[in-house]
Amino acid sequence: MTGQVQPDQQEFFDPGTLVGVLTTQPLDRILDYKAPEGGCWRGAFVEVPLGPRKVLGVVWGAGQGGYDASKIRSILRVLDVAPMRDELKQFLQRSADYTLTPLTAMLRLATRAPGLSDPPSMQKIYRLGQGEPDRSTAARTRVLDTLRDYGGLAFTLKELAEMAGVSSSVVKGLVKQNVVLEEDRPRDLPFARLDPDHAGKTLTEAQGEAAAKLRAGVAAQTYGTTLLRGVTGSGKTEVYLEAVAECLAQGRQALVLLPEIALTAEFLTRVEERFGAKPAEWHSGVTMTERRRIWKMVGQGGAQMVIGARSALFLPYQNLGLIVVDEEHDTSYKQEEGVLYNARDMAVLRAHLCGAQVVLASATPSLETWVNAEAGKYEKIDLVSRYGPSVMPDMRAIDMRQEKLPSNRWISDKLKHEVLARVEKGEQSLLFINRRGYAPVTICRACGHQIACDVCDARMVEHRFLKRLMCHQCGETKPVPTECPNCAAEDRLAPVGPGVERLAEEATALFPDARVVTLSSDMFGSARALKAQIAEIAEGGADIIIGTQLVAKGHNFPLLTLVGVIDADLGLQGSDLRAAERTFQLMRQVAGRAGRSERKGVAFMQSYQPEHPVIRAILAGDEEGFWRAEADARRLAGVPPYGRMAGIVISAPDPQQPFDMGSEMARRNAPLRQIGAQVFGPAPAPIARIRGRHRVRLLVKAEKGAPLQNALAKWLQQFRPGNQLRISVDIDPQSFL
DNA sequence: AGCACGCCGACT
DNA sequence: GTCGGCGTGCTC
Repeated sequence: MTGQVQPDQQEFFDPGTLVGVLTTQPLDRILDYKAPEGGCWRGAFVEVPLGPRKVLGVVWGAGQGGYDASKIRSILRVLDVAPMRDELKQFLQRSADYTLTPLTAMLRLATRAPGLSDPPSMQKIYRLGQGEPDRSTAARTRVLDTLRDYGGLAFTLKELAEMAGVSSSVVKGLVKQNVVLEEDRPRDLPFARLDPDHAGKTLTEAQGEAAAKLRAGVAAQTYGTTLLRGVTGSGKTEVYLEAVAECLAQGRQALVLLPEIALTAEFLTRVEERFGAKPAEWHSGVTMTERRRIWKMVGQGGAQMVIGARSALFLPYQNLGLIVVDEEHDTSYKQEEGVLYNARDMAVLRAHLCGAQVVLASATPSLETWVNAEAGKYEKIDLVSRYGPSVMPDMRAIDMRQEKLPSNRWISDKLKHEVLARVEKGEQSLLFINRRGYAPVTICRACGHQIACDVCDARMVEHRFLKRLMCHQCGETKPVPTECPNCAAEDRLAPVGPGVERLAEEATALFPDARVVTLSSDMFGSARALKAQIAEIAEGGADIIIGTQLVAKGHNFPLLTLVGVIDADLGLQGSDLRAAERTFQLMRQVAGRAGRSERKGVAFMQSYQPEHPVIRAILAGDEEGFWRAEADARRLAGVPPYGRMAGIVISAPDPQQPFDMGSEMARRNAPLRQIGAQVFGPAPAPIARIRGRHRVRLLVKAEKGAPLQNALAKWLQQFRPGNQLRISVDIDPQSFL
């Protein structure tokens, strides 16, 4: 059907000629095979013999030769699916190079659908035939009437029997007499057509202007990226659905990426309202048969629009014209296991390669995106809310230097009183810690000075076993000083920044009559359990919520009127470099809520340096000011987006082995020094142990223009991990502590 | 990834 | 004497 149909620029290989095939097996090279009987096109999905097995592969190009000719086997067959287009081939190659991932692993990402090598699966369907049955019964009449009512449409046995209110044997009886016809139909059907003109929404003037700009970009059928900025309620979705409409009208495919599966259900209904049918839905919760259907239909143009999670980026689109990344700042776009990639960045790359438009939608863009927009690399559209300018919550700093807290407490008296006042009024408070980790940063409680590492600039954390301070970035240690190196106050140095559990303990002790609930995404086995808990809280099932994030994406907490940020300073000095960004985003989310409910929200930020420009910009609710201050801080530190970083995680079951390997790698760093990059570490990784494996991390920092991947590849080549040891590279790591 | 080959410990 | 542990190596 589609297997051999090729755009003319593709190369054809005659039977028996040598071709290079990329398989999904983790052999990091392209294997030579003989083209099958009937030949094959470049890009064809094929089944090849590998050892005793048959595996999936793609004809990547001409064979390289050089392999024992007598051992070269023949491609078994070309699969009956649309061949891989050059654009996807290049996308896989480029993203493999960028993320330093073996190409085979990228191919596996792009073929995550079962049964691709199976013959198209068929199902029996039943339609109206000729004539009348020998004997007419009430049941038989109902079947025939049903089929006539639907004018020639065909149904499965189950559907038809159910609709007619008969058993399946009645239908079978009619089939025997050819009154009803039984036919085979492929199980993988095209998706219902979406109509771009189905129900054009009436847009506000601002929305209309924004939509017109996006439509023009899509109509040009060239690459371009636009930051679409707009607060909750400004109608971003309506606007970018107009871009989708234009894309569909152009006969091209559209992809909308959403950060959370939980958001897809609501979004699906909006798409259906706008276009009259549902798009393809691709994420981990989708059944295997549906995955295969989507994969095949996307490739042959039977799916016009896909909504889904980041992996939908690797589907074999026939003609992709638009990628929307909704809530582009969301951290879940960064894949943190297996192939480590950032879907937002990869979306831009893929759009480049296929001449598509990208829309990055967010109320609170990531700093990377903001900087790109400021620099003119991205277009920028600011969508003002129809309800006027956004309302920030009332924000106040609590100067922790004045609070004189004992070293085992983190909730200041001021915050305590505010929380108590809410509890008495029956309102809710959220106590927020800006990270998941447990290691507390060591700080002087008199002057706010943070003990920094002597080797690099990062702050030091207390290591309980060693009774020393350790740099979380390079692993350097030193003893805990008794007096503050800055203000000479004695015995005021204390670890600051509790874990969630510790904070919950303190809250329970401080507010014995309140209901305290801890929300941390890694504490729940299933997303459903988490969702149920959130719903219960939203209805008033708790007074105080302890959390590491506002777990309430898209969720409304009408009773929540106070947010206490326990450690607003984190991230201001070489810790998690995106912590300030997340604090700011939290503030904006609280703002969205305050605007909607009648009760105005208040946020308190506990800070040891309330005069810091970033903290001041957050307090002032000054968005542009915040981004400028944050951008300045990053530029000064030479970190993303003004510098490049890579994390190298070395893991093994044995605790010492990764550390030794890390030290050796840090020592033999010539390829990195050549491009002016620095290596920090080894230090315990952000998650120091996973499934019994001890993890150690090196951080590599380079200048923005430096050829980081090249240097990393050269550097890593020197080391053979072997037996239990594994080395993984994370370009642009997102989690630091 | 799989699967075979191969070299050392506790069993009928 | 063998069955079987999983370290090492190969697949065009």
